Amino acid sequence: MTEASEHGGAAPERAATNPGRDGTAPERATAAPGRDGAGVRDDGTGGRRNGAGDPRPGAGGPAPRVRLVDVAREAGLSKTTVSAALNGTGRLSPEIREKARETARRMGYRPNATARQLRAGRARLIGYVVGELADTPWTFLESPYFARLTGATAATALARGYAVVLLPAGSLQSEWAALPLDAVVVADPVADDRIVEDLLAARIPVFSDRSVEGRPGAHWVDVDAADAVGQVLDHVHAQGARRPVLVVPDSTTRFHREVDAAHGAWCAARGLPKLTVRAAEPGNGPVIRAVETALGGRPERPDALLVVAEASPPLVLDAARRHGYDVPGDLLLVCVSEDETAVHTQPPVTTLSLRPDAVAEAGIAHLVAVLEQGLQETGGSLVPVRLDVRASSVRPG
Amino acid sequence: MTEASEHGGAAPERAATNPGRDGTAPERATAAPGRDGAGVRDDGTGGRRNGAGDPRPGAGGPAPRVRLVDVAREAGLSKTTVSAALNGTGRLSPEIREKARETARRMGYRPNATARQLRAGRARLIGYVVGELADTPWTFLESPYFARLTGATAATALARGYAVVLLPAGSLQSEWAALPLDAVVVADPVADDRIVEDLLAARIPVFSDRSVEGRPGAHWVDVDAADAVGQVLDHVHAQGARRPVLVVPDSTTRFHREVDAAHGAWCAARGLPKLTVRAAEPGNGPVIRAVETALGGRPERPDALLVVAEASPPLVLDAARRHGYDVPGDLLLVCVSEDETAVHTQPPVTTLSLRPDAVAEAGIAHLVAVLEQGLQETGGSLVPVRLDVRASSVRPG
DNA sequence: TTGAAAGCGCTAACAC
DNA sequence: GTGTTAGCGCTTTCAA
Repeated sequence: MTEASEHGGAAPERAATNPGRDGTAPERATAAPGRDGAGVRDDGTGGRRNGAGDPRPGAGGPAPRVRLVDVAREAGLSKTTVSAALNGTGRLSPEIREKARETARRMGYRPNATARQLRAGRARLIGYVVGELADTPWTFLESPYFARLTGATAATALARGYAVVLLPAGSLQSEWAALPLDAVVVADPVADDRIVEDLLAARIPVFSDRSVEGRPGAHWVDVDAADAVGQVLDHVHAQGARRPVLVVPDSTTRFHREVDAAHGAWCAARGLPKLTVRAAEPGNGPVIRAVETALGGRPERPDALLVVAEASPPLVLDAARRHGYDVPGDLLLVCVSEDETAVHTQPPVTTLSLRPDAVAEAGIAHLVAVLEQGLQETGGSLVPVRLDVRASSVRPG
Repeated sequence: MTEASEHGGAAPERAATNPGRDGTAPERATAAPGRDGAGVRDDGTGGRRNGAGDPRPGAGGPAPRVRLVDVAREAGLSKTTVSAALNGTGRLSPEIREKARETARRMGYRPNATARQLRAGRARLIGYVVGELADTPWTFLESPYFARLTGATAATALARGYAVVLLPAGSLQSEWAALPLDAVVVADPVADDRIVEDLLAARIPVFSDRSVEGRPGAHWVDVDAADAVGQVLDHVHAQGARRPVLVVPDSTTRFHREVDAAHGAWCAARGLPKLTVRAAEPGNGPVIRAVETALGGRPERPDALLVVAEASPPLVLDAARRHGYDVPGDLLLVCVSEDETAVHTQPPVTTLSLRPDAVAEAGIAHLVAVLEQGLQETGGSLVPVRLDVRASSVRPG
């Protein structure tokens, strides 16, 4: 009965110091009804149903968790000593340290993460939101790009000691206010999404793409869209294409606006026609329809098709065939995609990877620097893309 | 100076009660150096760099967060009153309540989630692990089934007030021990994965598929594999198929073992040959190769192909065509898949959905019941599948 | 109706 | 080298 509930109830006027030596302390710590003294005590919410010394087999509910103080009592040591022993801090004799560890192991002690977090002032928790398609939340995971970005973000963060929680697109304060988030990653925010504003207003650091540039507290990593367009167009141009057509979703995403601008600049610089077909929205259906528009019914047929939208490479290839094209004989094909099926088609499809893994790594590295080194400037970085050339874009012969 | 640091330092022997009326309390609460009294105090880790009444503009680091006590002081009320006002608890006069709320709003107060969690004894945090493919963690998100399952789990949980954190497959205790997890969802655990044992040993409730059945603390929801096989085989049988061949990954997953058993039973009952081809592992490459094995070089060609493995429907369709089949003329095709591309092929591919959304909903509902109503029995439930019949499996004419 | 204080479980500063 | 205790920010009981 050295430690428990010495502060609890009984004599409010009693001196609060040196409780262990206070001979008048009521002797109820280990007696029934458990640690719950007769005096000042919470209801069950915050309190413990059952004292460690009072298993009370009949009483429902799971056995209470072993706390640091339980280990200390069992080992005949103080909380401090046990804490130091388990955390490897402080200067303790090896025997004491081993004894504390052994007792903890034997009792199945696991530190309370929440208490540690409160103590540390941080929860090492990062929110992760995809802002796109707020009306159909969660579908983003079905896009290979976002699937990889999500996985890479979680993996990289965890390697740095941060856990990632998934948040729904277009979520209100109420959704995440109850979470102790150290920061939030907002992938591909749409222009009118409130979430970035809400987070910044709540003083939560935001990591996103370049569209948040300039706002205090917002940091960014982005894909180099101009580099992407340049690499793709240069590649098919080198293969002899003179009428490349781009299929781009008609979205407000920053990336696609930059793609459009870079495309225009590239065509102007070479005196080639700027051929673009816009898909009404992302998704296989609209993009495939746009592909068919791009390939069919033109006086002059295109000689290269560049799909800058998530679409299934085999579906694009089939569409081209239905329109009478031989790939790569009549038509060079490049898809901006992370979709692994591109490798398995015949011919395999050339893809441009937006490097979600690299984006995630750069983003988390930046985030950790901000959170841990107190890095202030809201700078950002541009991640290069990678072109994986396969048979679909290499002119035969 | 009513509240702050009354316990701190000064006179250890002094009575701890009625501090507000203790005229001898040191007058330093609002004076420099902030709330940091001269007495007992932590270092910066747990402490606050800057007192609320001491902005100290030059001092680096972000402004300290507004705490409940800051609002209380500003409004001239007690912590209790402000807390009750903001939470809508207690019996307060409307004016006081409004005043507290107004002050909190004006000061930008946001409650500290970690402190609330500590108080509440739960963090409302659920871990989410996919056990499959421990050697290549995170790739699961690229499978449409797991992508949907993950999204649906996060969405359903959040609707119930729980957040979901992503955990890597095959993770050690060290990865999640620092997180205050109320429970963990383990999707598709492999037989030899340690994680379920570790979690149960740590007394964290586990929600998984039926393979955890019977272990105390483990709860399950599963797909009805027999129903799945029955629906698919009955369907193609009704369309006239007499030599259906199944492509199944050679995995240790419970689902696939059950599929195999149900397939055998179905064939035996009808006196039809049990034709199975095993893919060496999951993934488009191996599965497509297995499909080609199934379709090519047999004396008698199959008249239906049932792909019970995540594979891209357009790729499967292309493989059938390369082997000279007309779908659905010579070959009925059904894929077990959540892949949306099945709708966009020509002909569209019949799919069997394993209903990840329904699995997630059932799982989270069960989980919430266990966590909140203290439901004890480690029961489970079986989720039915859904066959979406499209042209690829309907015999023409 | 309002407020004081206990205490959730942990860490670390400080006293011994 | 070990122990005592304050306190992270919050909720809630109990007293006034």
